Amino acid sequence: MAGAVTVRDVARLASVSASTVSRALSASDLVAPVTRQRILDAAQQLGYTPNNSARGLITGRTNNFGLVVPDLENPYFASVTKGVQGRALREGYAVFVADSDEDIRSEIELVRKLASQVDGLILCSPRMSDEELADITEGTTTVLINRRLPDVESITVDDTEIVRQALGHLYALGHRSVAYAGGPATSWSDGQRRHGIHTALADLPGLEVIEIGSFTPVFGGGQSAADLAVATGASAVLAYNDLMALGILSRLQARGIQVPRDMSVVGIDDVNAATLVSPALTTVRAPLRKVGTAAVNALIDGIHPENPRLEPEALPVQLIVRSSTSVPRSAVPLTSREEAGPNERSSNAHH
Amino acid sequence: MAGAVTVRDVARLASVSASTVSRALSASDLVAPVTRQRILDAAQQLGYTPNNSARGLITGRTNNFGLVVPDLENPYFASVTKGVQGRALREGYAVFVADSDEDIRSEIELVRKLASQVDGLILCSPRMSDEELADITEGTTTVLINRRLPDVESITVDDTEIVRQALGHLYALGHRSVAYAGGPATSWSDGQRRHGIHTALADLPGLEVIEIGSFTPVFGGGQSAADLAVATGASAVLAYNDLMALGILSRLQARGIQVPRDMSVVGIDDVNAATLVSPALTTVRAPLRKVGTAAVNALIDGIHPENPRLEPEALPVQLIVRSSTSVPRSAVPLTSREEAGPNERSSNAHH
DNA sequence: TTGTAGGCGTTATCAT
DNA sequence: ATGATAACGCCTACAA
Repeated sequence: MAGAVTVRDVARLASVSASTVSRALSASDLVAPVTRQRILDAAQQLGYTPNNSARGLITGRTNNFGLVVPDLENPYFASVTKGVQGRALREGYAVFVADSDEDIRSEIELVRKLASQVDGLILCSPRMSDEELADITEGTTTVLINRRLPDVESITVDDTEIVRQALGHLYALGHRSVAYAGGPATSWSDGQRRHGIHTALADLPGLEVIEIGSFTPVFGGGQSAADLAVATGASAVLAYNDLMALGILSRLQARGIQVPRDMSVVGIDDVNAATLVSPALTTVRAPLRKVGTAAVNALIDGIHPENPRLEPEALPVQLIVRSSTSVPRSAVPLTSREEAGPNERSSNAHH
Repeated sequence: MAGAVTVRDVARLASVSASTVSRALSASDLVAPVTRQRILDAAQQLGYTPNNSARGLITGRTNNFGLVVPDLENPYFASVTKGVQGRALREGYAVFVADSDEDIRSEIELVRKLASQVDGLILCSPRMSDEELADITEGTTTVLINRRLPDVESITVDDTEIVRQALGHLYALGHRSVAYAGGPATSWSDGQRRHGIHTALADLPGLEVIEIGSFTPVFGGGQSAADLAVATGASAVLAYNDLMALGILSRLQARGIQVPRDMSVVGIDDVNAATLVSPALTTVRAPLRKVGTAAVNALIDGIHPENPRLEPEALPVQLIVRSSTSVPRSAVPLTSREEAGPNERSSNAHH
């Protein structure tokens, strides 16, 4: 224990009472400047560190936050964690990080374990049911990421917009049949995106989106999805996230199906790895770290409700076009004006 | 606060005293089985959760560990964190995770902040100096990862063996001039690897290794290193880690230098992304998660020193050959016997 | 086997 | 502006 030294030791050295020491270290303006300085010097000299347990016992606050994520090795969650981490620290909070391994039971267990020793909890992409979630957040200041629930603060990205931009891009290129490789059935975001697909379809006449199932949101899940996507005859695939998209790219390559010539692929998130592959992955960028910092902000607002609670607002996203998407071979017929142009590719299409 | 319910509430409901409740929940064999069950039922019914602050105040233990890493977005540290996380949880410890952003000052600050509220600290690849490290670990149970310091527990991978295997592989392929793109100057592992290079050279006659500098251990650092590596005229590059190796691959590709035909590339760690690129990255695999679990084990042994402290031992590594390495174009001359063989490639060498 | 009493280090209340 | 005192919830002697 570094802190065998207590307020009483500091008090003795500074020739004041323990209460004055306590005040000097927190409500600094309630103590005379000279006294205060004397106390600070004494504390410094003795290497005094407040005992968090004792402080927490009486104040009821811990100055700690908890964060639960499905998988730290998923770069999406790593970035969110980094965002949470940085912001919380700057505000004087330390952060417990817990990894549920995409497992609902351990997710619940982790929340229970952490809830009792934090001032606030951030649940990132929780997989548990609404009932379990409502039950478990009862009595704990909580912020959800990628999930909405009545009466609970939440930070989300604009899933509808994600889908709209991704499908709009493919549509503009001429794709009319797109496979959607979904994420975990228990993912709220996935539900939002499937919903967004139907919204988007209204603006994209002639477009067909084929949902090919729910997959583990990692590389291996994408590999599984690839063959199904091919089987649908679609000219493009939209994946639930970049990791799956990378898995799809890999599997297509293994099968000798060229991207983007034979099949276009679009991911979601824009994790770092998206630019490592070739062709580089077209994706819809989500503000990963910002999601984390926003969650901490919301948590702090929830603990010190100075301002009226804001309506939850989805963070903006942005399409990043790279080389994994192109005009499909089975492109929609060009208009006669375009066919008349000098473009060689167009002429080649006649052969 | 979920825990407005205290031992006294449970005691009242179970018609016993507070101390008996306390005993029933910890030293379970000091209380009559029937009483114990009654207490457990009461606790369950009231939803009792022990107050960690109160418990910590009297026991002096927190049941929390702290982990400090340089960068959570680096998949290497993400994996280590996952390992620490999982093992600690299984042992009943929650884990504070802190990200220093590769910055020494914030690293020191984080350690100070966490030290007072944990039973043990794991410092992963700390960048601070030996003096700072010795100073800061004073009085706190600490385990180092990828760093050795007298009198402090540590978990390391076998850096000498990493280098030996990597260089041995390239040597066997026929490379005689290899560039080494180093990591941060403050990285202990990097020092070990540079040292390992000289050890390895003794067994590899005719091999030349050119150290081209220290780089940020991420993708961008690799991109910078690539041009220098090319300028040396070496036929292969060994990078400090996979992220840098991926950056090198990317930059070489951008310059039209083909891998592995014109240049072989070897990474270290075997992070997931190593298989995403093409050509896939040859690398030396380190047992990432295991490093984390081993650190937790060491920490627990340090707290409950039942067994004599073991000598620190480096964890084993393994070369993973993929397609980013091959025989160099400037291969060493074949022996006459080999030249006489029917191998077409050999004959081509005559042109 | 169980109850009683005291104190862990800090902050809040009340008094001065 | 400062000091005395009590209390936070729990654990651990010690007593019964």
